[in-house]
Amino acid sequence: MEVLQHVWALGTASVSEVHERVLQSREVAYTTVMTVMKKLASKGYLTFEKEGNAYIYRAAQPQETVRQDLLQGLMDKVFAGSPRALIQTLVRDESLSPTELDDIRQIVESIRREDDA
Amino acid sequence: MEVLQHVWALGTASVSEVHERVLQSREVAYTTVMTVMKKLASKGYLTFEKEGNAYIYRAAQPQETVRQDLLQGLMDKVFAGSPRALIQTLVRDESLSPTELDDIRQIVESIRREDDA
DNA sequence: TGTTCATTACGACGATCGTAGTAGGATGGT
DNA sequence: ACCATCCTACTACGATCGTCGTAATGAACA
Repeated sequence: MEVLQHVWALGTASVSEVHERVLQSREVAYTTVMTVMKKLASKGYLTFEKEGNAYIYRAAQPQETVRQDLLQGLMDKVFAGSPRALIQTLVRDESLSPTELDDIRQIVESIRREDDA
Repeated sequence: MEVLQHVWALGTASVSEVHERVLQSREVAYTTVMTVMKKLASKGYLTFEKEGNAYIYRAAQPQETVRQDLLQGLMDKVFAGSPRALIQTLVRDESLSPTELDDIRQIVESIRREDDA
């Protein structure tokens, strides 16, 4: 996921570009990033093509799709498939700031409006 | 998680009770369940004590705590720690039924009311 | 007493994860 | 022509996961 996030942010990415970005937050070897990217590609999360002697990677799936899949997976396994249960846990979490709570309200409000329309 | 869910539901559980429940949805060997429960115990998710020749297991952590931890983990890794982004993906998911959307609205509404109070 | 049934103890195996090293090819400057 | 640098290819290693088998122990019943 860490690597995927960077690729999404970059649009098109070489190993070194991703490596550089990862280094901002933690120490990791260049070859580690390379291995991860290769594995992601073999699983269909990234595609790549040769440019010069290096490879250029691109996300194979839109961020939103992957996010939905992973969220769905967690919801199924941990919240018995119930979005309601998930939300309840989310909003009950004390680490949420008032601002974040407000954000959530606004998003839900906006659906209501869309539905009304 | 599958095993944990059953233990939470049962309150107190033997391996065979959990095994029985798992069998409702899929085929799995008795020893597999046993191994999983032992591993869960060694990680602090379950506790156990001997009763007769068998063991009785109990959840070591409340369901809500574990759910919060896992949700937090997904939020951090997949949604850049943003509850807002998570909710947006959740509500944008077309597989949500109108009923589920309504549920979500109601939960959020209820926080609003608590806040007002 | 002996057999059967439930349960545990222990080990195992292939897959995947996160991490990385080493070797070797290509590139570019001097 | 040569060396440093960048990049890939390949391999590896310990940990964990999900799965299970076999052997041993214990209880209970005929």
